[in-house]
Amino acid sequence: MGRGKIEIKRIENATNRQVTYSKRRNGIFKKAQELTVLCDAKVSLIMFSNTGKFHEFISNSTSTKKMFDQYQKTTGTDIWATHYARMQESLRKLKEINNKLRREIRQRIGEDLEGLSFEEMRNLEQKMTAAVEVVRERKESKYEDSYGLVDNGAAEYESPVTVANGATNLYAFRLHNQNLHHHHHGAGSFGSSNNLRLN
Amino acid sequence: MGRGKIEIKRIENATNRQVTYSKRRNGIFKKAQELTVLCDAKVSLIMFSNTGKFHEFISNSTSTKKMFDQYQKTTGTDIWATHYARMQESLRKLKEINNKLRREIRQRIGEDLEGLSFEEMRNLEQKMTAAVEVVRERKESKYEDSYGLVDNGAAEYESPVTVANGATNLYAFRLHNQNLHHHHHGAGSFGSSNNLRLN
DNA sequence: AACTATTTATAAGA
DNA sequence: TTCTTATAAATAGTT
Repeated sequence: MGRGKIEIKRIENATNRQVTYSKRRNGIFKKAQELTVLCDAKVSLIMFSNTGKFHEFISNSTSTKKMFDQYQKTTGTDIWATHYARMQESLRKLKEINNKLRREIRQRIGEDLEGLSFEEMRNLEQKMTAAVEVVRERKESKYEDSYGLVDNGAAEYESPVTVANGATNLYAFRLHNQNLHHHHHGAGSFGSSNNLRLN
Repeated sequence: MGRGKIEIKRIENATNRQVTYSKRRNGIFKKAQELTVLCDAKVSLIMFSNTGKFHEFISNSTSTKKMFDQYQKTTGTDIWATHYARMQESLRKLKEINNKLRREIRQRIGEDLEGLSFEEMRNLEQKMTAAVEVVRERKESKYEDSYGLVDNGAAEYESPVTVANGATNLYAFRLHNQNLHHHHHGAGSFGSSNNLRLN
């Protein structure tokens, strides 16, 4: 549609190409605007010239972000949404575990005991008694190391592992978000018997 | 450009609107393709009809995701980037707190004591002893409640709060990501003296 | 979905 | 760039 018909192929003359780009860009933007109004449609039109210059058209009834959100929802294309959802899920899990850890600690300092039955309390007491014993003996051992006292009573004690076995519930958390930029994988486990994985 | 000139305003007749949408959509797609080839440009064209039907054109030299990335870089619009960064930061903090909580628990079951000095161990032992005492007395109280025994020895005990005061460090975490979709605000504090906020 | 009279877009030139 | 204008292309109304 001009003084002569042209073939649709790359315009080699750079000036010509630039002029045509400018003219046709205006043309297509006008078309987009008309389509928006005539048909009550939403149009997002983004373009970069071969020299990297940026231009866009967006229907005034929407925004580029909205269009992309809608695009993703419609096409199921996984550009950000899944990353986003995975992070949300990771956050949720971490918070949940965080809460459980806090509750465990609160119980071990004598708070938040209301929900426990007598049996559970007895159990908790036993675990705590065993643990305090471990700490006491480690402390004594440390004392000897620090102050040069030597074996004055052959203090035998259970290994921490023995005591810890079945003594408590700990929460290990492993992130499965392999597509996130950070790849922390939790802090590992504390020994298989205590490793209660939450998923 | 047709049998008659039309005004650029919403076409009220739904059938007509749909037909025009279809025709003009093809027209604009063709224009986009021509622009792509003639001018070596990159074009992303996304549209939704008023009935929600989706159509898109994308230059074959690129992809919708690339275009959006480039769009963001060019315009500086970082609608997602901020969310993304906030979530990363939230995740990082939660993991950090999670690790501290775990370490606190491990120490309270008699593990992970290597890094502690004698003084720290003595402190830990005292805290644990006090706590186990609280639990023991709460347990006794529970026993009386459960099995109907009445006050056989006027068991007096410190309130949990008294014992807990200064007994331990707990970690409270408050998310500041007000723009995230979920608005959990941590689990609150455990009383001001124990509430060690991490930021 | 085709047709076609008209309007619109634009290639080339200034 | 912007304007001009001959011509190609798009499309509104019709079938």
